[in-house]
Amino acid sequence: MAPVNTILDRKLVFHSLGAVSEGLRMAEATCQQRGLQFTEIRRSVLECMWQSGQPIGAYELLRMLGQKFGRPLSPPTVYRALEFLQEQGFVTRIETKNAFVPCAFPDRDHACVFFICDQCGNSFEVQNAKAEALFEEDAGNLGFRIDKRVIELQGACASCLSLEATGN
Amino acid sequence: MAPVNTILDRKLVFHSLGAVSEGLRMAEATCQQRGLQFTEIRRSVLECMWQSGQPIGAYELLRMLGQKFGRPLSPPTVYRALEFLQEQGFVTRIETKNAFVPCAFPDRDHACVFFICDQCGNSFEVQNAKAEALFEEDAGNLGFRIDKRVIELQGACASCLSLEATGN
DNA sequence: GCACGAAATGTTATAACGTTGCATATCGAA
DNA sequence: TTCGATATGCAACGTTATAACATTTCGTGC
Ligand SMILES: [Zn+2]
Ligand SMILES: [Zn+2]
Ligand SMILES: [Zn+2]
Ligand SMILES: [Zn+2]
Repeated sequence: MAPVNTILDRKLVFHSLGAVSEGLRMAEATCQQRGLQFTEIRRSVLECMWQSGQPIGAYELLRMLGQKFGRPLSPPTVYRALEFLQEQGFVTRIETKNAFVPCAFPDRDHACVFFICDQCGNSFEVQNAKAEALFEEDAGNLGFRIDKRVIELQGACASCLSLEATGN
Repeated sequence: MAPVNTILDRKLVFHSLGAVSEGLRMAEATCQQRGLQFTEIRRSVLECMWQSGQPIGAYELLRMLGQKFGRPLSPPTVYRALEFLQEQGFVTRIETKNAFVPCAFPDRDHACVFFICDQCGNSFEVQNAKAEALFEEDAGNLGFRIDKRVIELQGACASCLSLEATGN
């Protein structure tokens, strides 16, 4: 029990290619379960984001989808898909980059905590239940009701740091 | 000692009018100490922000300063002032609002933690050293070096909640 | 005071991001 | 198949932020 909780509380997920089909399947199943349409566009947007492995902007998605569909799409199309995916918890907006990433734990209610590398652009999602509790405590002292939490930690990732140390 | 640390770690500051002149004086003194120019524009931008009491956008600042100076200013003017004020730690950008607020603790190295009310727009800054330590621990596990921390908690503030409960 | 480099600001244009409003098409259930 | 609800197409516009280059102001040494 203890190790399980530890893993869940402090899980670490790389947005890697291996997770693409898994992420899509999960989203599709959830939509079916909720009676919502997992349309071609919505699927494609989510797929691009899983494949990318880093936060990706709306207009870059627009270009990628234009390629994929063989015709130009317009901004509202992408923004509407992103809105849907965010509402369903499949996608989180990265405020510091005006960009979007798939959520690594769409099945759990949590504060997404992102580590974002300024050099390679990769992002890593973590959960930290203890930190959530601390903020909830602050909120209690303020009489504040928290609806949404944005936690984005920027800096340099392990691989960029090691490159920096060795290769210069 | 213990109570003092407690206060500093979990201090709560309302961006109230009372702090305007204090905030400006402190910024001016710090600039002098660092051999930097606290120019009319920089001062005016910071003053508007302290007076506002809530996150304020660059283009709204632009309009306010246009009024104040009796001539239209251009975006780069305001953005350059904001950049300077951020570099000096006097101002923090609120990523979720594309807006800016004065930092409540410009003299301390810390992660600014903001509670932002969606209804009245007011923001409250807090420090939470324990949460900072937890994220640092996560970073250690990832081999990640944190350079910048963005923590923004959105929801409803105490006064808005009480209004909601009573007056409807 | 004057010369000079550094810092700050002025100015114009444009990039990047996001939304509104309305028309059309598609879906899902009666 | 009809009909309301949902999703998409499309054009225009609004907001936020930056690039590039000219000009002014500041601070220092002469
Ligand atoms: Zn998440
Ligand atoms: Zn990296
Ligand atoms: Zn602060
Ligand atoms: Zn409020």
